[in-house]
Amino acid sequence: MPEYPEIYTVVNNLKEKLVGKTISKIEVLYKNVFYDYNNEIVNKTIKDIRQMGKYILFFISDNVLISHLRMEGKYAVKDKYEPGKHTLLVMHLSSGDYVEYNDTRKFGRFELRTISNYLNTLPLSELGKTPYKLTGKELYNLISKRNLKIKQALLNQKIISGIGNIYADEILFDTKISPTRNTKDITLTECENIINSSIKIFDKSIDFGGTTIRTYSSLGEKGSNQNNLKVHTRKGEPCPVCGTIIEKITVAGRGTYYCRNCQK
DNA sequence: TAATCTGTTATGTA
DNA sequence: ATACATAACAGATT
Repeated sequence: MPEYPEIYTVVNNLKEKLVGKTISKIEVLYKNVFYDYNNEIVNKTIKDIRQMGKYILFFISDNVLISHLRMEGKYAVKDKYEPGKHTLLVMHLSSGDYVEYNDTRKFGRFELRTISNYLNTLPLSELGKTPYKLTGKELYNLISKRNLKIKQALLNQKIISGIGNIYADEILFDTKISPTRNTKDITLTECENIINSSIKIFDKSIDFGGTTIRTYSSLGEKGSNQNNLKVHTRKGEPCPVCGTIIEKITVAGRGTYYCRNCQK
């Protein structure tokens, strides 16, 4: 599911429901989902929930519980205890409700850090800035001497965080850049355009509750930004700008949609 | 039915 | 430094 707009939506929803509540018990139903689990965060209060790139951070007492949804992770907050087939973890709250972490593909992960070390240990220590914080000039400096395809650079969370396969395609279409262009050939102006487009596209998606292509939902609420996508998932359809048929190719091992006429 | 695809990331090899 | 394959896994699609 999750790129920046989807995580933003999930964090907002979780915040409303969970901040101020106390965790009374944590059940790890699938061991690998939370490899370094210990009871440090039991009987502690959730002080805040924040986002860093595609990560969700629960601030619990002096600890930071880091959650990544990977492909299909989903949260549900329920007033009944009813874990399902794909429930990998359940947080029991002293208020009487239950936070389920559901993930059919079991790719999502939880990691526990402390307030004092979470920013200087993996996975957050190497995380790049989001488009909201990164300037075009900074992006240019990060990529212009490297030998990468531009799409690959946008998917690299160490360079810029929050962009995944859907939005990479949309941003490159909006900036008229071919996904296979080498980063050495991307100009400063194009970097500035990439940042501006990223913000514009993220903001719009957030307004629509995120993009639901397969299974994404935020606490059960699906988004509708898929209706705003210009090229991603639109193979065989006419380009909304020039009418050329949208093509699907593989770049960096990922399905990539683009208009060969508009994007150079 | 079987092969192939999927919104992510980490890891190992060349 | 980068490319490429693979692994983690389940279900939908072809």
